[in-house]
Amino acid sequence: MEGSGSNRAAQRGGGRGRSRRGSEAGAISTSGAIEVGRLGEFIGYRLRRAQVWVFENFIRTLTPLDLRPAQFSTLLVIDGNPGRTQAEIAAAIGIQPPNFGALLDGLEKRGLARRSRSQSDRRSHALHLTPKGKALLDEAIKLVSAQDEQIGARLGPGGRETLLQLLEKVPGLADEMI
Amino acid sequence: MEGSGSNRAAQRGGGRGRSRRGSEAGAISTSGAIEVGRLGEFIGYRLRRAQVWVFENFIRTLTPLDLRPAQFSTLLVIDGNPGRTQAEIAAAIGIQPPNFGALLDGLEKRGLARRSRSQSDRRSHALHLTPKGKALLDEAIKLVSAQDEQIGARLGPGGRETLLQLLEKVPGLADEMI
DNA sequence: AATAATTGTTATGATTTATATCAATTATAA
DNA sequence: TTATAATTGATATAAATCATAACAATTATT
Repeated sequence: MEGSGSNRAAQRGGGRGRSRRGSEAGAISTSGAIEVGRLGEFIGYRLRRAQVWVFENFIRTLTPLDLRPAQFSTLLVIDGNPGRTQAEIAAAIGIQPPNFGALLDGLEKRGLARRSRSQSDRRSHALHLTPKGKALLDEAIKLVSAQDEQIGARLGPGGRETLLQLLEKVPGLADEMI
Repeated sequence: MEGSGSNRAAQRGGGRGRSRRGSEAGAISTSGAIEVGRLGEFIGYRLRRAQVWVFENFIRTLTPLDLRPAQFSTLLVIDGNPGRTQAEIAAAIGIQPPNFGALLDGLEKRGLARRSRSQSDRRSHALHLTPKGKALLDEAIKLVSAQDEQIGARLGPGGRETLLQLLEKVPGLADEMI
């Protein structure tokens, strides 16, 4: 998530009072809490607020391992699909090939993943995790799982399953994670 | 939502078959669908996928009116809080003051909103919508509401309410709607 | 053999988000 | 009052994310 939302923005205004609605010419909303109004009634708004919060949480969770979300996804998908090519892995997680190349450079320099030229098609690079990469991924999965459970606990009994079921009904291509 | 996800990524690979799991040295996932594996079990992953899709939909919905999501939010929040200052509105929707200035420049040039120096504090700019801005906002609300209802319809009976209730349990500062 | 398509790279652009600095103004302290 | 600090909004600029175009190497197709 980067690039969305924030945790700063320490409400500059402040103060009590009640604000008025409407947009009649010259109307004034005196000091008090800002009314986001109908915004809060849209699924998109609530969805975004929740997602931004979770993603920021996710970033903080992975920071100790020096992993960005896209790097985590890459390690996880390579681990589950060893030997697949760059283009395949990149498409699965929704990253453009040019950007994916740079991402892989970083993982390779850290000794977490490696590219090997396929002998059947010498244009493509087969991807694998190194033992070090697998170990780091396992560590990351522990942290992310713990965070995920904490969020699930907030949702009450059955809340997590209900949420996942509802989210599945909202379309979302399988290839647009990060 | 800008800046996340995509609708491109036309699966380059393709083909049938079944892939293997695991990361044993030298293991190979032969042609077939990529396994995102555990990724799909995380709330954050599903939440992000759904949110990215909804946000892209949102952007397309507002394109005919030449409005970006942040512009829509700004118009809506100004309308609900006429006369509030830039800093207050910016904080409410989670935009940095420097970036919010440029956004307002655009709205002012199009005659949708206006800044007026407050006489009580001549540093600050009170914000209002113009009649034209209010009219455009009403038009935008119609489009966005229709889109929101379509999404709600996918969730089945009571699904929309259940989803909103669950999302409220996930923290998300009130001031981070792009 | 000639042409077209694919893979991964390089270079580069657009967008979004964030930080640092500043002038104008207001608030606070001595 | 005067001196100092804080606030508002603007400007310039950086950083991160996401995307497109063009290219060499390789493979597929005609």
